[in-house]
Amino acid sequence: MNASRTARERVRAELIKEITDIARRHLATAGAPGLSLRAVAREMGMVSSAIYRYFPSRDDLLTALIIDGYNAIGEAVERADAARPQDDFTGRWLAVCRAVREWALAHPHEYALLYGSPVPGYAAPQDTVAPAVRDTAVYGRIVADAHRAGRLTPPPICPPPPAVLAEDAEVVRSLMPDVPDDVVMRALVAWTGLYGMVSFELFGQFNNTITHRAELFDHNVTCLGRLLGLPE
Amino acid sequence: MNASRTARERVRAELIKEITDIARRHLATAGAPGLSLRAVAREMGMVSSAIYRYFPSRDDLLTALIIDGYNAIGEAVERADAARPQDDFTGRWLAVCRAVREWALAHPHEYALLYGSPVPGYAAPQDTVAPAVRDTAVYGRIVADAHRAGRLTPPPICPPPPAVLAEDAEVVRSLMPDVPDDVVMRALVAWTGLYGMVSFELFGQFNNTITHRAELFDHNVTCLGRLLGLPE
DNA sequence: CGTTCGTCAAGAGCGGTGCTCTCTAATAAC
DNA sequence: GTTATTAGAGAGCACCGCTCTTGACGAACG
Repeated sequence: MNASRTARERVRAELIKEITDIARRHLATAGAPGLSLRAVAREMGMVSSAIYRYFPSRDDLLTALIIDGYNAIGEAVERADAARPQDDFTGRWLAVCRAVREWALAHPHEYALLYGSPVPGYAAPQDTVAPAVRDTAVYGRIVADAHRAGRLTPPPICPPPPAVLAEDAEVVRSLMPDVPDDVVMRALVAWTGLYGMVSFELFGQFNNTITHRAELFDHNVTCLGRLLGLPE
Repeated sequence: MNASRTARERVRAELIKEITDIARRHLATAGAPGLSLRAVAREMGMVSSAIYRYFPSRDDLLTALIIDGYNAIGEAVERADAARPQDDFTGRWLAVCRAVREWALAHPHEYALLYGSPVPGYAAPQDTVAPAVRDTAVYGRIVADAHRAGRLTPPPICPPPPAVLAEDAEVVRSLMPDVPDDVVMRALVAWTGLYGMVSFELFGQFNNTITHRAELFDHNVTCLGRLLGLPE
């Protein structure tokens, strides 16, 4: 039977979940560099070497946390988007931007793990790329929906993108079908600007300078939305 | 005499410089987490404990590297700005943006130390704040110069900033005198957008997506310059 | 000139890390 | 019931930041 076989696999799956939960808690307090397999093992009442039955290396544990993190922020963004009427494109954009910022403020070390400096020896395996674009796909849908509805009126202030960028635009267009190259490029400006702002706030570049950070954030992503051509 | 006294201090200063040089080289290859006092000492032919005569802790060595890094990127930006005619505001903006990107690509780990995830236990001491704004001050001068020359025509697409942001604008205005609040806010959008783009490229968010990164960068910072109101 | 005092390198050592290896005990498969 | 697989335990390796003590050197002072 596979019922007995799954008996052992079930406890194994439970242990893996317990390990990642403890690791995530340690990550939240000590940050990624302070995450220690030995400390996790200690808290589980295990000896350190036993952990390696479940995660062959510290990097594998980090990978699990990274995938969970991308899914968590992706889900937060999806929820924020779904809570708005589909044709309120400006409201959806503002809502998903706020969702990113609020998730990042609530999970600063996890955000740093996803969008901060990469761990030098660490190479993200292929399993991380699918969850990594969950949030980005939401922006793409907003832009594509607005464009399809004819509500996207990008102000004529940007030069036309150079021809060589057409290939890159083609790749990005898989997330926002039928959107012209110029708008794809503007979407990239808005996308990088959004995360640039969150990272600056979280990584300390606003210290001693910006005090009303929520208001600045709202205002700036609104500007970026206008640059993108969102109405209102 | 203080000539003999400085004799000892001179060898001390030389050793400090040699330590930071080796440390910077290690940083460039292994990254900040891989920087080890013992490895630096080993390369100097010292025993590890001797290093602590010059840097009381690893964090102090990191602080020295951070200050050097801010000065290096600040100097690169200043040089790029000075190489352009003072009234070529758009050219100056593009030049300093490129200088930031090129410095970051040439010194990825140092850039990560300055603008990436903060080291969890580490609190930047006050000596780092003055060098940290060297590059930002250059952007401020460009915006202020363009505004004073009457060459700044921000497109009317952004809403007026909320009143509460006036205090923050006042602080930022020390870097760009006489510039109105609305333009200060646009400058913040451009500033965060610039570093957001560099960070995304360096930290791997463009992997499997963007191939023509220099062209995308130029195009995007040009868009940000237009949003700011730069001419052409 | 000789002594004293501050500075420096060296060594040993503490507690911590990731990771590997071997050994034993429990458990599933046949 | 025997065999094969798996989980945990323990010891150990090489590394880390950091501390403390010891001995040597050199500069300043009486």
